[in-house]
Parts: sequence; C-alpha cells; structure tokens
Amino acid sequence: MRGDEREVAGDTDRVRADVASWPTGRLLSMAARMVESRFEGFLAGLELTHAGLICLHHLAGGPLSQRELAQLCRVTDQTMSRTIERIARTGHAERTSDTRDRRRTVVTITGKGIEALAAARAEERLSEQALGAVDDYHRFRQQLITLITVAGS
Amino acid sequence: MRGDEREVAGDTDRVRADVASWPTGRLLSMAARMVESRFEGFLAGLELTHAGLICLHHLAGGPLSQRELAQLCRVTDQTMSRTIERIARTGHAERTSDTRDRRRTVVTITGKGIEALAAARAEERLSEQALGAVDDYHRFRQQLITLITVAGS
DNA sequence: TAAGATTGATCCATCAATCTTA
DNA sequence: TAAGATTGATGGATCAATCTTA
Repeated sequence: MRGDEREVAGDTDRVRADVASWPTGRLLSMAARMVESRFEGFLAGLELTHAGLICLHHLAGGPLSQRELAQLCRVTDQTMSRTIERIARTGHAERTSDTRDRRRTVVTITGKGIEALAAARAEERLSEQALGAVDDYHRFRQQLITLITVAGS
Repeated sequence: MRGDEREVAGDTDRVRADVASWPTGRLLSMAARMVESRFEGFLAGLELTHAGLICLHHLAGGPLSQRELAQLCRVTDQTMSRTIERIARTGHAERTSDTRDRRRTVVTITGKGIEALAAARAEERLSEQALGAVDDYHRFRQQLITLITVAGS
C-alpha cells in the first residue's frame, strides 16, 4: 500500500528516508552493488568480472601463488581458487605448477590480461567521476580504507 | 591475524597500502563484508540472516506485498521471493494470499519476527560502536545514504 | 496483455571436507 | 602432520524465462 502513483514529487526524499534507518553494513553492501553494477557491463565486454579484475590488479606486479593472491585480495583460498579458474579459462592469466614445490600453483598474468587491466582502469576512472555526488570523495575513500585496515588486523 | 612472526611491525601499513589502490566499489564491498560478518554469528542464533533482518525491519510498519517489500529493500522481486521463503520457513513472517487480488502475496511479521528484530537492533547498536574507528561516523553514513539515493534515482 | 510471484542459471562469497604433495 | 589447492553445500544477489491471475 505504499508504492503507487502518488510519488509525483519528493521521490529522492522518500528513498533517503527508507534507507536512513538501515544498519551501516547494509548501506555499505547496497552502495557496493550500485557502484559495481555501473561497471559490470563494460567488464563483461572484456570477459572479466570484478573479482577477476582485482586479481589482475595484484598480478600486474609479478606472478604469485594462489594463497598469496588470496591474501592480497582479502578473500579465502576457496574463493580465489574459483576466481582463478575463471580468469584462466578466459585467458587473462595462466596457472603453472611450481617445480620446486608441487603443492604450489603459480599464477601469471597474460598479455590479454594486461590489456584488459589497462582498459578497465581507464574506464574505472571515468565511472568513478559519477561518484562526485559524494562531497569530499577523497576523504570518503580514506574512511573506507581505515575501516578495512583496522577491522582486519 | 595472519599468524607469521615476520610482521612484527607495520602490518597495518602494509594492508593499507594493498588496499589504497582498489576501486571504490571494491572498497565498499570489502567493508560491507567485514562489518556484516561481525554480526552474522549473532543473527544465526536467531535463525536470521542480514537479508531477512532488513525485511523484518520494513515489515515492522505493517504488512506488505512482496513487490513492495522488494522496492523498500532495494532488491529484485526474485531475490525477495527467496528471502521471504526463508523467513517464512523459520517462522519470522507469514505469507497469505490477497483475497481481493490473488496474484498478490501479503507478508506479515510474526511475534517471533518482532522479538528477533528487537534483539538484533539492540546488538546492532553495540556492534556498530566498533565502527568508531571511522572519524566522523555520522558523516560517513550520510555520504553512503547520498550515494545510494542519487545513484538510485 | 500485463502484473505478481516463482524457478533456473550464473556469479561472488563463505565454511567444511577432501586430495595431493612436503 | 601440515601446506596448498579443490570440491560440495549454502547464502545473497542478478537476469531470463515461466506460471497464474487480472
């Protein structure tokens, strides 16, 4: 009984009121979905996803084992295993067995991966300009980084 | 957290450096996971999840159709269908068919749902105190609300 | 035809259990 | 036994397709 044709004016205010009482965790996940979805279509054109992109980001500095990559991306080993499976399948990275310790799998970014990373970063810069609605965007990012840093250690 | 003895000092700085170059969407989803995971154990004791909790939050104001609930929670109808299935199964809400329009399903919070909501809100307040690491927490929340509001309209 | 809700397929993440190699 | 990686089950979200009722 609330969502009908009477939202002639004040729609933004109504949404704001709905959301203002949400727990902070919910606000964060909602915001994450909105920001990331703007970008997903573009990434799909590169055969990439957000999870794969952050891997390539870290792999740009050189090959890493799956566990090292998981720690840098701050996900579990299990999640990383599946993400790497995908970026290997699409040809953005390669898995090779470490000859000195055959338990380890070394992941290396490919030429296709490097190109996709560059393209994604360029687009990212553009799409984040839309976040200008947040006043003091730089500080907002710093607050997020602080939150992740202190809560994660 | 990462139980090695070589990170005697500077662990926090290292994590911060890792994360500082991430896209904002990734920072948001990471922060969301960290904040929400603190709370999940408690909710599990109530047989609830975050998705269910936000439903109960909106249902506290009175019964709603599934579509209305989806719009308030800002998820798709399909997601809401599955979330309601769960909170109905656990007895936190009930589904009844609207006799005047049998396409509609009316969702009502139960006594168990009301109790669980109250318990969760009390705990929520406590757990969010840990977010005090963010300077000007109030403004941080306002920025999130702005982001969701303007991007979603 | 359209509206409301459900089911199927996919993706990101988790934990628990397993498999291989050290 | 432990370390590194994988697989299975589950939860939260999406889109596409379907089913029922108006």
